[in-house]
Formats: sequence, C-alpha cells, structure tokens
Amino acid sequence: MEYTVQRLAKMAGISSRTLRYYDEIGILKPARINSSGYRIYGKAEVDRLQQILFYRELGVSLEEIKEIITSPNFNAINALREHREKLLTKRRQLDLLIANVDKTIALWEGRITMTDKEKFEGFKQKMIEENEEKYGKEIREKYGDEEVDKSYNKLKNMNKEEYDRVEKLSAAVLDTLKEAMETGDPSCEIAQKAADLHRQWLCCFWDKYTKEAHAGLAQMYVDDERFKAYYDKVKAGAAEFLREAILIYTGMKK
Amino acid sequence: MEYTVQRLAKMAGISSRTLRYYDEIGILKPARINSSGYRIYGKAEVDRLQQILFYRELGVSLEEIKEIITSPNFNAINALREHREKLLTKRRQLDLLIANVDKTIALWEGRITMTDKEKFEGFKQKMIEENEEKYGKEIREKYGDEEVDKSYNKLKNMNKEEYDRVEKLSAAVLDTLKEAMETGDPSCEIAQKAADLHRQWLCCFWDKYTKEAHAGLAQMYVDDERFKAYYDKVKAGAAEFLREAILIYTGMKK
DNA sequence: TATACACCTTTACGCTGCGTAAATGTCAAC
DNA sequence: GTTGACATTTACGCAGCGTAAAGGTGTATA
Repeated sequence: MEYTVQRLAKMAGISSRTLRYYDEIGILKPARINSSGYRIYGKAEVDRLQQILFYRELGVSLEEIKEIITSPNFNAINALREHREKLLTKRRQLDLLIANVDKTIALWEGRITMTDKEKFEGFKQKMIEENEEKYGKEIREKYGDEEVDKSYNKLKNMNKEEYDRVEKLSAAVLDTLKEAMETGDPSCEIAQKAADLHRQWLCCFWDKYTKEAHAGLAQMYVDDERFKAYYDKVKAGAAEFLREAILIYTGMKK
Repeated sequence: MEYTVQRLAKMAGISSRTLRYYDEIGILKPARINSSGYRIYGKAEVDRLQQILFYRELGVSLEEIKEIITSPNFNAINALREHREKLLTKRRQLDLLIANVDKTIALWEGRITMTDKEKFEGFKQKMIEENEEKYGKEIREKYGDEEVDKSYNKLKNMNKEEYDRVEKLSAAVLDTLKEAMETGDPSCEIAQKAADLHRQWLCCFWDKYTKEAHAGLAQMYVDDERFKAYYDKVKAGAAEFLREAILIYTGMKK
C-alpha cells in the first residue's frame, strides 16, 4: 500500500520526473519522506493522482487542476465548463489559421493554374481531387465528412459571376499597374489604386484581410518565379513595383 | 529608408523586443550597426520582415520560417502544405479533448438529472438549450452551424433503445455492487464484475475509454456529494467500495 | 550648458510541463 | 566488496517573447 516514486509512476503510466515535479509545485506531495530521503506515497496520494491525471487528460492546466482539487468544495463541473469554453476559443483560432493557410495555397495554386490558362472549373476540381488524394481518406475517417467538405466550400461556392469579378479585377490590376509604372513612383495615386484593386482581388479569396498577409503575398510575387513572370509580362520590374506599391499601401513603408 | 528598432517595430506593429529576438536567433539581422551600437534596418530587412510576419500569421514556427526564407529556392507552398497537415492534426486532437470534456459534463449532469427522476428527453433538450443560450450564438456566427450541431449529435442520436441499455447497465451496476459488498473485498470477482459493468455503462457516453478517465470518475463519486448519495443508497460506503474496485480494475491499485 | 526625456543597448529571469543529463547516495543480492 | 537498480538534488533546455534592471545616446528646451 506504500509506493516509491518509480513504483507509483509505473503504475500510473507516468515518469518519476513528473511525480517529483508535482511535488515541487505542490500539487501532489508524498505522504512522508523516509530516513533516506525517499518519497513515500500512500493510498490518499494514489487517489489524488487519479484526479490529477483525469483532468490532465482533458487538457486542464496543472495550475487549474490545483485549484480544483485543493479547494474542497470547488465546483468541478463549472471549472470544466470554463475549460470547455477555452478549448472552443482555441479551436476557433485554429480554424481561422487553417482557413487562411488553405486560402493562401489556393491563391497560389490558382494564380499559377490560371496563368497556365487552365479552365477555372477544372482548376477547382483538380485542387479538390488532389487534396482528397493526399490526405482526404485519413481526415474523413477521423474527422468526419462535414469538416472536409467545409474546407472546399469557399472554392466550390464561387460561381461564374464571382469568377468573372475575379477576372475583371485581375485585368484591372494589370492595367492600372501598367499605367502607374509610367510615373515610376510606387507611392503615386495610380499605383496606390493598383494596390487597392489588388486588395479587392485578394478579398475574393480571403475572408479576413490583414495588412501583413497582403504585404507578404506581394513579397512572394517577387520571390516566386512563376508569379514574377505573371506580373512582369506587363513590363519588366512590374512585380517589384507592385510590391513597393503594396508595402506603401499597407503602411509598411513610406 | 533606414529604421531603428523602435521605428521598424512601430511600423510593423510588433515590439522592439521581438526584433532583438529575431536578431538573436538569426532570422532577421539589421543591415548594419551604427557607431553607438544601434541596430539599423534597411529596405531589404523590411521586405524580409514582411515575409516573417506573413508566415507567423499562419502559425508557422520561427524555426520553420527560417528554413523557408533562408534557403533561396525552398518550396514555400509545400512547406505550407506540411504546415496545414500539422494544423489539422492539432485540430483533431483538440476536437477529441472537447468531445471528452463535453461527455464528462453530460455524464455528470446526466447522472444528477436522472437521479432527480427527470425525463431523459427533457434532460437532453435542456442541456442543448442551456448550451445554446450560453455560447451558441457566438459560436454559430464564427464557427458555422454544422460544427455546433455536431457537438450535440452523440446526445441527440441516443435513442430510446440505447437509453434503455444505459438504464439496464445502471441497474446492473447497483445490483452487482450490492452483492459484491457482502464479500467486503473490492478485488473479488463480483466486485470486478461491477467495475466492468460500470465500464460498459461509461462507454455508452465516451467514444474513447481510458483507464485514467474511468478511475478519475470513480474518485469523483466519492468527492461529489450528489454522486456519493446515488451510490450510497445501495449501502453506506458503496461509493468508496466502487472506487476501490475500479482502481483495482484499471490496474491503478493492487 | 545643464537637464530632461525619449530612445537605444545588453543581460537575464519568467512563463508550461516536464525531458534529460550529471553527480552522488542507498538498498539488496551475489 | 562489488555490481546494478534504484533513489536523491541541481539545473539546463524547449518557444517566443514580456518585462525588468542598469546603463549609454540623441536632441530639444529652459
């Protein structure tokens, strides 16, 4: 009925370091310490460890676990509800991240594909199929169909009209960019209009516009040969010019 | 066109500490250092910072960002795809946590409510409504209806038959527990059967059974007066006896 | 010109939850 | 007496900075 660190650790499936750490932060102290300085745990400590591990499995922090189990009449279920809300907040943030990564990839692939004059419908289908092939099965199994389909929604729901708008904006960016380059000044009014058109184009894909994303994408235009080629067909140096205009537009440069 | 730390930081919306840190880890070094030791950043550094912030917004680690932007012909889009997979893995883990927290809450509330002889359907409806009232609106707006509805699925989909099974198991646990207590030994065969029945009952709610969760719940039976009352109606000390049996059943105690 | 004040520098601890040494003591068996 | 499996403590490391502390620099103003 008495356990040393290693014994208790083995039984509970954790490391002895963890038990020492729990002692250190005062969340689980041994029943007593023997003459050699060994930590000796008893029945009550086993029970307490159970609770700790239980909450730990639910992702509750040790600090909160401490509060829950040290105050005798602490409302554990309310603590779990609060914890649930925190987890949901985390998930929403994570979803935003994933959505933005998805859209960045789509944007990239899309521009390249469209540059190659592939059909829009074909492109959408292709993207979805590629995605499916790569990790669709695994995700659908573990995560459910709604989730996966949702990821493609934005893309699928973009109908012909919206596509035409995207195309018009694309053309307008190129036209305005060409005109602006004659002034040679990325901060001039026309260049800023080009940047604004580019933002509008970007917003066809992104739900949430941020300066950082916009400026980051502009930088990529210069770094990625395929993008650079797309814009440079207007005039040599157009990608760099657009980047400068966008950096000024987003307030990242003066 | 030249910036000190503070100026660049303000422009980019980050702290000067961050810029010093980026210098320290070699991800963004200043163009030069002036006679007083001040960091001076130029045009190229602004561009580089853009990229860093762009990837950072997508949740990419600084270490990976370093790899992406320092190797000139690194495939950024593949890096993003890999990153996307990592994010998806994270989300799946998070979903598992949330689902388990939900079920724990449901289990708890459920036992209490059922103890109070409320109707099962009423209980389900009540739980869902309460949830809706508390954080439904916010979540549905930001996260989409499918998500929220999915959370309630397990609960809703539990039909009358399944409910009957739960009730039978509940009764069987109590019966077997009563019988086992006459032996006075939580490790005896009958007591272990009670623990196993309890596990079966638990699995009606939890998708994923773990020893820790089982043992943790058993501990709660002793700590929470309402649970204790439920089991102690069999006989005084029944909650403790069941806990001991479960701790042995889950291998947490000998 | 002295002083105030904003800005710059470096060094270094803190957060979470342990993993992973390193250096050393203890217990049981051979 | 030695081996080997345990125990102990101290302490750095992880990511990405926040937040002092202790000091030098730049410049506008009284």
